[in-house]
Amino acid sequence: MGKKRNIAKAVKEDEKFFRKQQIIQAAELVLKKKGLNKLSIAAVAKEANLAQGTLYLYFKNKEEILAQITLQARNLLLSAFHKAAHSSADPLEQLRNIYWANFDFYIHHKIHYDLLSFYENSSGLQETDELLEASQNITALVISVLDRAKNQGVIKPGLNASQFAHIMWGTCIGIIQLIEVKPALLQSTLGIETKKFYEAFVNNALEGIKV
Amino acid sequence: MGKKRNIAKAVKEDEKFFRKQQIIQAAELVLKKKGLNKLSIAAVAKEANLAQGTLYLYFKNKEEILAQITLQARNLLLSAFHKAAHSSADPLEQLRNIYWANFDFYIHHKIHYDLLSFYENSSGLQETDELLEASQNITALVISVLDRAKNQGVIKPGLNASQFAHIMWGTCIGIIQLIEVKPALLQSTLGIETKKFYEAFVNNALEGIKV
Amino acid sequence: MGKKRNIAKAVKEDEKFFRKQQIIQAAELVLKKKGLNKLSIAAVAKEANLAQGTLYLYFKNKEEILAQITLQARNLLLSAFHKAAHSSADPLEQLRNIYWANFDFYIHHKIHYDLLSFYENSSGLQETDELLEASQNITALVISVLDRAKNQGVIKPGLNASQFAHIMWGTCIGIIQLIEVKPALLQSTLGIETKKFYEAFVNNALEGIKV
Amino acid sequence: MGKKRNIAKAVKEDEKFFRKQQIIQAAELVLKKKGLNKLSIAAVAKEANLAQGTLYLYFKNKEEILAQITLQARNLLLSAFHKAAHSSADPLEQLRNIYWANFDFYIHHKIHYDLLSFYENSSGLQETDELLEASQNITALVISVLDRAKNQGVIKPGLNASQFAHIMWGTCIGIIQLIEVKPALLQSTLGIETKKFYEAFVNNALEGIKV
DNA sequence: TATGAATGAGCGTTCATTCAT
DNA sequence: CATGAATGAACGCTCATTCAT
Repeated sequence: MGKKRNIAKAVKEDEKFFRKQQIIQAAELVLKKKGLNKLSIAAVAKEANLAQGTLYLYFKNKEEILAQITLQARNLLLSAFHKAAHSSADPLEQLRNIYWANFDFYIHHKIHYDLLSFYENSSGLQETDELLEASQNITALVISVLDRAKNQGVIKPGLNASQFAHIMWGTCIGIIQLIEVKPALLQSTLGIETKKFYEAFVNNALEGIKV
Repeated sequence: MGKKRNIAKAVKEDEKFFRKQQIIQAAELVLKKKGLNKLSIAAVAKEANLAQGTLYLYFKNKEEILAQITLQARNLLLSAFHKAAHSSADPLEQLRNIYWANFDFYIHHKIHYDLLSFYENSSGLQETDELLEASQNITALVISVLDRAKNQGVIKPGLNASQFAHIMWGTCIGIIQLIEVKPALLQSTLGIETKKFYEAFVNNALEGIKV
Repeated sequence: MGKKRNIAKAVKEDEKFFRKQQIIQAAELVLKKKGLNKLSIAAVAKEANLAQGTLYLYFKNKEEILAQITLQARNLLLSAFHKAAHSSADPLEQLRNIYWANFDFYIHHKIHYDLLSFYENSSGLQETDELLEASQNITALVISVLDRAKNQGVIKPGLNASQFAHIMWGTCIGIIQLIEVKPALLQSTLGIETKKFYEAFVNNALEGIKV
Repeated sequence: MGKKRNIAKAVKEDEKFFRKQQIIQAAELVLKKKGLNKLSIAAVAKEANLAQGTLYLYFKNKEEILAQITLQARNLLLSAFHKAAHSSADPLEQLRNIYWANFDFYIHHKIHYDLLSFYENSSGLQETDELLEASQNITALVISVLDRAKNQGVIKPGLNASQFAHIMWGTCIGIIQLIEVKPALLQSTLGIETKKFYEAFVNNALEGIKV
């Protein structure tokens, strides 16, 4: 294989990557404007100034586009969690910060959070290797914080870190769904701000694992 | 109005109710076979051996069918919670039993749990008065158990019962979604049974509120 | 044929007539509430507290119900025209009064006027003998007034009364349609009240036939 | 942007326009075969040998198809009126010619006249800017002829031109409806040709405004 | 006579995907 | 590589009419 060819190939790869990003950004815009339910290939194509058929050169189908955005969402969340995990010396605070990073992510990236949520409550979606890896990275990060906490003796020594990391994830998704879908309920029956509600959730969770 | 007429009327009411149940059962069957996303009026009608138009004699629209099933699901869950709340003298045990009643309900009424979940994570669905009442009954039951626990001093005195009832609900939904949608993940990364995972979730939650 | 039988038959006829009127009144109510386009057999049956099938015992189909109401509308209009034709000694005034009776009928019996109009602009509707007769009665009345006017020498002697009666009818329907469907247009481009517009129409028509 | 692209774009535009016309022609054919009431998207698509969905690439919805045909009808009528208004030096003759252009248009473009009529007797139809403009052009043309006639002193000086233009329009529509829907009536009760009937209508109208 | 449940064809509209160019 | 026109099945829903009781 000649060098030229390699270079040409690399350029092509870049172009392909660039195009994919273009499409994804268009899809995100549509997501913002219309929401997940109303997202159509036609709308994405229009937003991207591309023909509908063109999208199928870069993505196998609609689901793959959503999967790609979800992948980026997971990676963004990982970054946020990473930052949260390094914002304090106290592992318990790190955990608390991760919980709040989750909340902030929901507040500031509603579209992406929608997709994270979507991938957690819809059966039949294909989780690609990439997607799985991103998930595992998040889990691994949380586990590492939990392990540190255990080592420092600030949380229960018997706690199964891996297991609890998943519990964290599942409960966070559930609580944010509640906040998102039934905001009026919380306001009217609890007379409480969303944030206070989430705070109670976090406090309760941490209470449950503290020594 | 003569007795006869009353009886006739009552019979008609019964028949109408029976028919509605028939349709609902057909819908549940479709739900089982195809899942919520693929549930169409055409499919339900076919399953019920009825013309599509006939369904509209008994339900205003598709959403009303789902609402009806969801209503029954919520009432069934209430029964289960009620039973759980009376199965022990210890309020803490009652709470634990409620958590497990939730799990059992998911295991034995997957379709119904799907709908409960659906109504918690989809915006834009109309919660009728009946549906709201069913929801409130469940919440009220949980709150009463929490209050009893507080009075007996077995959980933290400062805990906001109403708030925690909602946290319970949101986290339960989230955890069950995780179990439902990602069973392989839990098996492979945790090497653990679903039930053990749920148990950890429950223990953690209760740990968080115990005195 | 025995007397009894005749009486029984007559009673039945009466009952049948009464029922028909019941249904027609219900239909008129529905017409008022929902308009001609949204009038459905189901709605009429409900309004009449009858089963849908029952309506078909008294009317062959939906069109026959509308035809019946139209018949009554035409007869009502005939009454109004009759009154108008007798409200003055001057045949020209009588004519003018007929024009205005038409307008008043539109104002106060919008539903009925709708149907009159409907029967004038929809092809394929069956005009029964009764309907035709009612039409002819109206025309005959107008013709008689025109003839009187001709005899008194207040309108052009060469005018074909029968012909002009139909011209009156057609133009009245057309003008009222314009008023009904494009009220904003008249207001905005003419800056004029509906009534003034109709007045101009009448004046112009009468100018055209006066000696 | 290069010339080529412009040309390509123009070609595309042309093709799109051509396709739209194709669909419109199919719709007109259906109109001819089945009438306005029975015109369905399915029928138009079939007539055009296209899938139903394809129509929606060219028109937002069914109403837009009808609006488009109506627009063309109005513009055709405008042309006819224009020609009529220039076919004589005498403004009164011009007016008469316009009346007859209206009749000829009905005779030779029954389908289009149907739609013109439809838009005048159906509430709830959206009059787009284009449609309104076409309407206004017609009205303006008529007004200009009326003004000329007034200036030349051949019609009553007090006549409100704008108002009478609308009266002309409303009465023409009404008379043509009568001719269209009740041809037998006119034949049998008047024993007269349609054309003679219309002539009487025109004469009467003109008599009403002449000095 | 009266019922009213049931029909079934019909409606306008949407949309992911394909394919000839 | 890119197009975008075309598809066609699917969707939720309406309604005049029928018919067994």
